[in-house]
Amino acid sequence: MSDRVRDEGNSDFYARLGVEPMGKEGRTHFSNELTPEIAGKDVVLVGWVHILRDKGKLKFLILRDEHGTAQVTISQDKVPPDVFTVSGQLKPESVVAVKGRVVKAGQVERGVEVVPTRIRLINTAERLPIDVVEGKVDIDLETRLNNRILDLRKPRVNAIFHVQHCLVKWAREYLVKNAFIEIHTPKLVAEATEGGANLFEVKYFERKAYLAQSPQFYKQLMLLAGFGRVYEVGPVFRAEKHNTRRHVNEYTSFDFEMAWISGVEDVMNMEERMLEYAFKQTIKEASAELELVGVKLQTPKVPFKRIKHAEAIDLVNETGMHLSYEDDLDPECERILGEIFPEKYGTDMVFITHYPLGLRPAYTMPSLTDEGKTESFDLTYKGMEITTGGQRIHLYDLLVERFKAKGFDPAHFAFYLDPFKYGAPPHGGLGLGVERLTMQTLGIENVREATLLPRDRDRLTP
RNA sequence: GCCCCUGUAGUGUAGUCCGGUCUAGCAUAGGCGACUGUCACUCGUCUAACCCGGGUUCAAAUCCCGGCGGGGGCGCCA
Repeated sequence: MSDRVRDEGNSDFYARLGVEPMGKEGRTHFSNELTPEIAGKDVVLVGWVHILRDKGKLKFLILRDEHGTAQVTISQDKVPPDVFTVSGQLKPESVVAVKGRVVKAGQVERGVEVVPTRIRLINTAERLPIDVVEGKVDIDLETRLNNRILDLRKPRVNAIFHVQHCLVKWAREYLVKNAFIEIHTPKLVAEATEGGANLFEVKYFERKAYLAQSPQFYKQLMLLAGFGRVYEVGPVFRAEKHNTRRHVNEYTSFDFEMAWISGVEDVMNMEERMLEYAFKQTIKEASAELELVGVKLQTPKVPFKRIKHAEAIDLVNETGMHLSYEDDLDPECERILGEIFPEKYGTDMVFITHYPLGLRPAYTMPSLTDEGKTESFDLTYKGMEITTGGQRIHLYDLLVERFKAKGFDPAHFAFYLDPFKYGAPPHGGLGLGVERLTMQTLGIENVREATLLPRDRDRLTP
């Protein structure tokens, strides 16, 4: 077919394929703009055939666009014959442009329906590999992800990413209002930043390079470069062969870093106020999407509860676990704490602070008040870690000492360490997992559902 | 790296333990037909599947062996 199209030029390929170009008669209204107030008006709707309830001489076409659905009612004795004919040929997910009059209709939820004077088929759709209409059969996540583009058309799935957009947008705006500037750091790097997570190796001409596991070093260096407050929202890569509902191999990290802080408390203050603002604005702006997903979102109260790592260990041990103060809080502990926090503190947003030195990266500021601990924190939300942050070491000698203590050769990190010789400001910051924030906010079970196009253990497409 | 589970129509499942009644059931999707107020429309009808290879057996979706595929968990982390 494509060869024929080429060979015969552009004269008439729309007609030959049985479709029409968009033309000049474009959309005048979105589905959600159809209200009883505009009854009597002529409109053009453009979108997909969501459902066609064909009752013979009477057909109900549910048209879906970016903002919802609207009913087009095609009654044989009220529409032109050609409109009636075309309507009978529509398939699920056909693309159509419907011109017609808005008519009040008490039977319809929206209060109005459209009586068409013209229906143009803009594009055809083959039999669907998965249903776009939800609620008929449960589809495995695997199958959904294999057909992710169609899957994302489902209003409920689409709404997840509208909410994500809002959360990020308003968090960003909060930072911008607080004198942060957005930076863009390299994703191709020469060395690991934290040792822990494995790196993806890539060919860099005649050398090896890696995909960045975090913008950590660069955002710190930008403070040393004289930008007082910076943030970046970008991809990070983890070459871990994990296969869990909380992990993917590429995710979006929302990072910020701020100079001239008195201590880690300044970073936590910034984050809690940023999230408070982002939640508040999202609840306002994405109310329709939140309702679609079925989530009644509350703005978390500031200040968030803070407890020390050692206290968290105590709380977990009270439930019968046997952890030492040097142990990390594994997913089971996080789950337990996720149940304890709401009962005990009436909140599901809790900072866990003062992690032991052994559990934190080399650049983390040791604590003066708590021997062997760090000026660091995690933010847990509904029993899952969504942020890691802390005060960073700005003193060159101490930084080198800590790198050595972690078993890193400072010579390999000269590009990072050397600038600290020349007057680095005290600073701190954090990294927030955008998809994890989304999944916890919306009560989603698997982070892949909160990831547009997930990259996991064996998924590289779509 | 370690551990557990699992492959049946486009999709989701029943059947597998205890081989025959499976000519493989159901739902949804799809084709065709009927229906002028549906709203996951309804009704009728048709199409469509046992991951691959080998073995055991009179007989294999079912048992055994090998291969391939899929899902989840742990460690690590956001």
